[in-house]
Amino acid sequence: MKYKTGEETKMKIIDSAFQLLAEKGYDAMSIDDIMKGAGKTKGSFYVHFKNKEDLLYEVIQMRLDRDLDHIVEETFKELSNETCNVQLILKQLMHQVHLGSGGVDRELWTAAHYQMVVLSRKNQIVREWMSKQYHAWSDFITKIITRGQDLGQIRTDIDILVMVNMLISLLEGYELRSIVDPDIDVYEQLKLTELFCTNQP
Amino acid sequence: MKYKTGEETKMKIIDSAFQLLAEKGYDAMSIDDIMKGAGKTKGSFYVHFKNKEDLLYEVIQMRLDRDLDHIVEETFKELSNETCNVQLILKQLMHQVHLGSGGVDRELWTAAHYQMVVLSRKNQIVREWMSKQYHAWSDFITKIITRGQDLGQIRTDIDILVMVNMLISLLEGYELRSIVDPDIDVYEQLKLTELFCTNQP
Amino acid sequence: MKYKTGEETKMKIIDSAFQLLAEKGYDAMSIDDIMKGAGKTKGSFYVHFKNKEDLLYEVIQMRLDRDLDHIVEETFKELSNETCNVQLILKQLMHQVHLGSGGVDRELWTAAHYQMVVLSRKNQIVREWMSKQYHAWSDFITKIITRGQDLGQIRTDIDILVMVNMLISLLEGYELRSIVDPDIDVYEQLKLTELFCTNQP
Amino acid sequence: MKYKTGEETKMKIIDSAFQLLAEKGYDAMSIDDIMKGAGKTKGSFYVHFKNKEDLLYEVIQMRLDRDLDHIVEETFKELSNETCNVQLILKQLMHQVHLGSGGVDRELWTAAHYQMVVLSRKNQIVREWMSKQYHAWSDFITKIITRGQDLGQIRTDIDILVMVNMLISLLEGYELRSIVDPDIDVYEQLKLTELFCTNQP
DNA sequence: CATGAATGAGCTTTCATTCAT
DNA sequence: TATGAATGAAAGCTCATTCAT
Repeated sequence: MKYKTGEETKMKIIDSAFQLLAEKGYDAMSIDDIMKGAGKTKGSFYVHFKNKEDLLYEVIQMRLDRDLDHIVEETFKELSNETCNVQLILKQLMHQVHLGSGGVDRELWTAAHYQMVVLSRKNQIVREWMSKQYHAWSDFITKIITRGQDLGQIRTDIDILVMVNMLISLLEGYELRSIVDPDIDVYEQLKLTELFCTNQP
Repeated sequence: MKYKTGEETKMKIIDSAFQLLAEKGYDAMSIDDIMKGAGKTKGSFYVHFKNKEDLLYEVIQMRLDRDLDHIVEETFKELSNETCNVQLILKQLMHQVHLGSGGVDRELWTAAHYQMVVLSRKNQIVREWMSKQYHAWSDFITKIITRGQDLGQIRTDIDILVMVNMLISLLEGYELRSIVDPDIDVYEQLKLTELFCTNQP
Repeated sequence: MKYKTGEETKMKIIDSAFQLLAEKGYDAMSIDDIMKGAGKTKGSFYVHFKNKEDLLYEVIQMRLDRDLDHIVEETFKELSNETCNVQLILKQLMHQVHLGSGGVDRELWTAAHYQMVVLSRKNQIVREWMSKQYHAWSDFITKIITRGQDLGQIRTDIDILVMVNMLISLLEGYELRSIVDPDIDVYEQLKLTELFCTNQP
Repeated sequence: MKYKTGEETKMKIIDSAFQLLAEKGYDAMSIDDIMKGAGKTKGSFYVHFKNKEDLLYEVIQMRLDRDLDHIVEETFKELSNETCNVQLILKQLMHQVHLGSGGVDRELWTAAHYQMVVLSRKNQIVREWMSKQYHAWSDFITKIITRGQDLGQIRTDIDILVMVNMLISLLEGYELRSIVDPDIDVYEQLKLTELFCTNQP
């Protein structure tokens, strides 16, 4: 069909752009490429987006924002339980993040994420978005850790901010590594986290 | 004299390219830009390099290769000492890496490193170089850990490969984070490492 | 009602196009711009006009044609009077032209007029239209001057065609000048005309 | 030859642009067109000019600036003569202007001039340049008129500024007219000027 | 009548690369 | 070695025009 609804085409463009962003990076992906991926011609790109930068922000919004809201809500339900196992919750959470959200291919997501890191050097909006993401994650994990400490399940001899930063950086470090070195077993690695954070008998 | 004439220009080009690579990325840096930074004109670029890709590989070789040879040698000397403190050696090593090698500005180096990560998705040579780097590091740190375990200073209840991967990933995760969030205190974070790896009384 | 529905939109488009034509010129005004000014969307432009050129001709017809017919008729009535003051009629006429016809903002009209001059270089239809305009004006003013000479009010020692051309060119020259240099006092300038054309005692 | 001196190519580009500017106007002339006229390919345009606007300003400088300096100097020499004929000087001057300066084809120059008038609506730099041009002309002609009045050759009953404006506007009006209506005899028209300005016996 | 998605040609500009000097 | 003019391909973007709805 020649004339679809605008929203459908827009989504196809965003999907195609996300793919190419992960594969080649923002500068290297051309609008021609993107539109070829979306099955439309170049000219029609500008029906849906003001310009290439505009598209980037929409891709971030639609495909890269780890939509915390849902995870947060679910996790807090579990945490409110008097007999919850904070260790287990944390472990599941890390795995869930590692696996990717919303059915998006994890490897693609990771690659796109690191494209954002390098883009953040040139682009303030991207930088601010990333910073916001980090803080949201920090806040969220801080709450979990605190709950675990209250229940006597997480060690209290380490500064909580340092511990949270470590968890996030470790996860990111593993994912980064896995771009170059796909053999690394992130699941195995994540077991360590448990060991370090919990109260040892 | 540091550079021979002729070779001097080549070095200036590599320096300028390294700077721009870190700031803007491979695709976004133009040969015009690079040569402006080197104080020469565009045309003379091709006297020194076959093409832009060729330059990339020279930059990698000259400015990004953490030249392990020297560090390795020095460290092994220390390790051979019967009363060496493996914890301390490891700590110094991590800090040294974090501070940057050869007087290069650390932030620049880190940024360039992550540009390599994203480039490795498109470019097999870069990918292979990075893989080689990781393995050299792994091997090196494995040896240190093993020595520490022999001396009873490092815990032995964790798989050694897992521990090494953790150390590397953690360091990378911190550096990655510091691109977006320069406030993070990597020195403080690295203290944790010590805590986790050593034999607790 | 001023416009019938449907015809109303067409008029709005013509108004918007006239405005933009004066401000930016034919090439620089886009159909998108025009329709934004008319409060409708791009697609509906082609309901009312065959293409952009077609619109131009309608703008010329509706907004740029100094509709002489009415002026001519009125003026001839005055001229037929045995005791008419030809000087005064001429003066009023020049002022009327300068002020603009049909309540259109004079400055806009002038700007649009000079857009037509440059367009006439490329477009034969515009060129012919302008030529026709000039000749209609020439004929009209010739008749007035002749009547003035008959009444002994206008000097007869100058070739009548030369005098008419002078009057028209002077008026145009002033208006042209006022585009760049809005400070010029066209009213004051026009007084000269009177001085030159009348029989001095 | 493939590799000329830069200045030669630059001049060819300016010449080609001037031609096209007069024929089609700034917006309608493409860099492809210009370079075809200059006998070079599009890409090389940017070796010589920063962008299209930059070229416009160079064209103005090189081809449109009526280089007054020389004319002014020559005229002042004549005016200093005690027995000079100011009428004649003025007449010669007007003809010289009308014929064009520096061997440039007059019709082209005139067309380009009116392109500048319409451009001045959008572009402040052009507007300022035109304004400066007008004032330089005004000053110059004022001086001539004053000298003529001192010698009793030019009438003194008209405000001098008004008279100067009239002379300039009249000349411009004639040239403008001649774009649309090439039959007009500007030389004949200019005789009028003499009649109006001189002291009648 | 009006909408807005789609198109393709064409625009300005950038850039890696070549080459005569 | 170094220069900078020249090239051609490709980039982002605009726009007149068409057409299904």
